[in-house]
Amino acid sequence: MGRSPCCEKAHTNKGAWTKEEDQRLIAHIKAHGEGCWRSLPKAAGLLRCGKSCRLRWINYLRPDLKRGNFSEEEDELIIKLHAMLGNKWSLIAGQLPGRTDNEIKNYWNTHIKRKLVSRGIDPQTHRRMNNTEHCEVSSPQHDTKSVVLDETRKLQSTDQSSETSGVTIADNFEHQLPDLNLELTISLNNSSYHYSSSSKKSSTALQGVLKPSNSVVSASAEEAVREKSSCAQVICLCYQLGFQSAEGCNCKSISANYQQVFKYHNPLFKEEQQIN
DNA sequence: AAAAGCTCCAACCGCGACTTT
DNA sequence: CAAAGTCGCGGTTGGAGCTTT
Repeated sequence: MGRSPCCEKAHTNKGAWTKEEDQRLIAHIKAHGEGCWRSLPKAAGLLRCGKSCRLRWINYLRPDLKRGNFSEEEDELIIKLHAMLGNKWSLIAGQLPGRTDNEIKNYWNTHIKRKLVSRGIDPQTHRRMNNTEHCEVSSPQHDTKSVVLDETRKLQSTDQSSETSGVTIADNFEHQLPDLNLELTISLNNSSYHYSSSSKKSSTALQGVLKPSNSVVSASAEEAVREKSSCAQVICLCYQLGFQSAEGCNCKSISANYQQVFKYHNPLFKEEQQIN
């Protein structure tokens, strides 16, 4: 199908952002919010492409960003999440409030890789490097996929009966990483979905795990549930975690009646929160 | 002092996924 | 249903700043 360029490249600035550009971008987003990135540069009077503006805002200008060094706890959490998810930086970032995927990716490549190597652990496989036969944590990509596949199948089979109470994907993860809370509970009966994994772009992000690009999973859990719940219920499995804004979740636009059913619980936050 | 090498991170690029027409 | 438009992700790069020789 061919794609047009995201912007008029001939008349856009590239490279480092100036203070003035930053100010313009901040002022515009404060006034109008994070609307359409494509039209934003023109509206804000910036000679940048929308993509560049988005990146600058998300990775550098957003007010909720946590600057500074990573703590030991953050290090360990990143390592655990990477063992489970592989290079799914946006998902990992969802578990670390105030950190961006780009920042974590850079930190992984510059610090954590080295740290793991010094511990004798292969950063890609999370296995001990000098004993490849002994598998402590098997291949992240493979495991994530197979766990999710299992859960999808479980969901598809168990939700045949409408009184199915729930499926907790986190259960399987807990066998590998018992101290990491990635609880993901789907409860059909009371229309209550409860996710603990967190990501700003949660809908897409979740699908990224549930439906990897080369995966054998033919239908995501979301689709499976949706199919089985055709009884006039609008069910959205997208989840909203880590951020209060609604942009990542279509469920809010579906029906106010269902807004109350989406709850999230971020392991880095103390209490369970309700999406409104 | 300066050249060479290294580290780190902001920014870019290409592509897939999703949405709109 | 297909094409076009948009967004977001992950890999990669460029260059500023730091260290070593």
